[in-house]
Amino acid sequence: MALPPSALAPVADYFKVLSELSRLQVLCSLKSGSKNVTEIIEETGLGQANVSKHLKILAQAGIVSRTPQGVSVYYEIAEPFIFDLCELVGDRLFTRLEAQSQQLKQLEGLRRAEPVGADSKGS
Amino acid sequence: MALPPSALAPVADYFKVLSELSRLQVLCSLKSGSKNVTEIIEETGLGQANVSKHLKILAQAGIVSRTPQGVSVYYEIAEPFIFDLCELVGDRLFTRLEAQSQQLKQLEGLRRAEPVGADSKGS
DNA sequence: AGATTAATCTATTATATAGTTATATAAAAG
DNA sequence: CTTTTATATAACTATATAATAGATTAATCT
Repeated sequence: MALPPSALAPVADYFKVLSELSRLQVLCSLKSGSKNVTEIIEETGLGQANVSKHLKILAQAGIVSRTPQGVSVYYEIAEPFIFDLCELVGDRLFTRLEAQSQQLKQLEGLRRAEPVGADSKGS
Repeated sequence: MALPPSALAPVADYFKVLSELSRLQVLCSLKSGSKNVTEIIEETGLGQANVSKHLKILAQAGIVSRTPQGVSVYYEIAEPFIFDLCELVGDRLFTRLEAQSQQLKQLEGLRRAEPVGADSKGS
């Protein structure tokens, strides 16, 4: 057996925090700097209670930090490294999309050249 | 406004694939090389139908590749980069755990110095 | 003190999906 | 063709959680 589930569970939980579109939106809105809840609501267009809940989850995961300031509460990215994570995934998705469109083009080219397919050479 | 949700959604979906403990177990069991479904079932202890379903999800995400071979079907990691992702998260979690235990030690030290905590908040 | 505004908490509902059982498909063997 | 073995799929249950609305708490000002 590779790794015990107990070692994997925290990793799965961390990915789960990042697996919600709304939370990624909140994180992106914080990328430019510290913001209070109202500002986050305006920028994301999400409901107020909803944003609050997501912020709680993000704070519990240690991804954002919470700073009450007078009547409002400011949140800030505590772990910029999550943007590296997102970028890695984004790059990978983009690469895959590109590869797929390449394949499509090749298929079109083949169809035009040889109406009835013979053996093809890749790359 | 930061990134449009449409650009973020695929990233969230990708994280979602990695946010299940069972799927991480399957991926870990494939880390040492190509395996068929029976071997994966044995190594993870998960149910057959369950494993099959998770493998389908992983294959659709392009994370594993599928190779039928006679009666059985072999699966293989198609994107080793996911292990980099997991490692990044793992390191980060470990670092945080360490920091927390440091804080605990400091708190203990403080308690020893000041047996009865001074009441900082009135009300 | 009361009024105003901001943020959080507490149900509530709706949806997604993990896990399970039973069945279906597919490939080799008899 | 029938049986055996290996995967896949379908139907179902149970659980988790996202989104929402309403009540609640907290901080500032007059």
